[in-house]
Amino acid sequence: MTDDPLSLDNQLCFAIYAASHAFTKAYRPLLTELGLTYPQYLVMLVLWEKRAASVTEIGAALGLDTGTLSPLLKRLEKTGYIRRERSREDERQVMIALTTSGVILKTRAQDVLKTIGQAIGCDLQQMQALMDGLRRVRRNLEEA
Amino acid sequence: MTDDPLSLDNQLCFAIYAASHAFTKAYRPLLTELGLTYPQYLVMLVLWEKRAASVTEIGAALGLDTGTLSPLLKRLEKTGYIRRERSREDERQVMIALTTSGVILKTRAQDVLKTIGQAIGCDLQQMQALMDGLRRVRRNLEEA
DNA sequence: TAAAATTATATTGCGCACAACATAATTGTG
DNA sequence: CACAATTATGTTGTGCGCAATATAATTTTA
Repeated sequence: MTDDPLSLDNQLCFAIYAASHAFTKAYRPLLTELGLTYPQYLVMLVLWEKRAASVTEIGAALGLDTGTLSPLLKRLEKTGYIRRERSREDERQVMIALTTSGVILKTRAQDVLKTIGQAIGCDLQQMQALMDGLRRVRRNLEEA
Repeated sequence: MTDDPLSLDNQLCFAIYAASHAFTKAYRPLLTELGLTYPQYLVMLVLWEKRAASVTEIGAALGLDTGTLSPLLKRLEKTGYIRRERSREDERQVMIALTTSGVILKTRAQDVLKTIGQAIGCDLQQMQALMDGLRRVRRNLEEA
C-alpha cells in the first residue's frame, strides 16, 4: 500500500463505493426473485415501517428526489406492490400505500435479510460500530 | 430505533448506500470544476497511480465492466484527460494513457482531497478502522 | 493448421440518480 | 380577495451500472 494520499487504497470514499456495489450485487439475485431492484427494496423497507407515506416522505427517508422516485414508484405500482393515489386533503400530495401483495412480501424479504446477514458474517458489535462510523461520516459530509 | 430487523435504521446496507451518496454529493461541486464526474475521478485515480492501463485493468481496479467504462472513457477522452489507442502487441486491447492535461490535473485533485478530508473531520485511526471493516464486509459478500 | 474456445472491447436496453425545468395546488400577504 | 411565494410532484436530459449480446483478435486443441 503506497503512501500517496490519492492512492485508491487509501480512499475511504472508494471503500464505501465498492462496499455499496458489493451489497447491491449480493442482493440482486435474491431481490430479482421478489420482483424488486435494490432501490425499490429500500422504498419497500420504508413502507413496511410506515404502511403509507407521501412521495416526499419516502424521499426524505432515503435521500432521493422526485426525479428518481417518480418513475421508480410507477414501476412498483405496475408490479403490484403499491398503490398511488392523490391525497384528498392536499391534492398536491401523492400517497403511496402498500397493496395486500406488498404487505405479504415482507415475510419473504425477511428471508432475504437472513441470507445476506449470513454472507456478511461479522458480529453485531462490529456491524454496529461500522454503522455508527458511516453515519458520522455521512452527517459530517452533509453538514459541510 | 425499532427492533424490527427490516427497519431502515438497522440496515448496514442502507448506511453504506447513504454514505456513498453523501460522498458523491460532496465531491460533485468540487469535481465539476475539474470537468469530472465521480466515477471519472475514480478512473483518474487509477491512472495517476499506473500512468497507463488497459480497459480491463481499470475495470478490475474499480469493479466496473466495459458496459460502464466504454462510454465513460470516451467522455474522458473528449474532455482531453486521456488517450485511447489499440495496443500493437494485442489488437484486442485498448490502452488508456494520461494526456499532459490529465497528468497536470493531479495537482488540483489533491486540493479536492484536502477539502473533503476536512469535511469528514474524523481522525485517521477511526477512518482506518472504517475502511478495514468495509473491506471485510465487501470481501465476505463477494466470496459468498 | 483448421476449428473451437477464450479474451478484450463495444453496443443495447433498462433502471437508477440528479440537475434543471415545468405545472398544479396551497399558503401567505397586501 | 388578488397575487406572489411556497410546496408537491412530474418531466427531460445526461451519466452511471450492469446484464445480455455482438464482434474481432488471440490462443488452444484436435
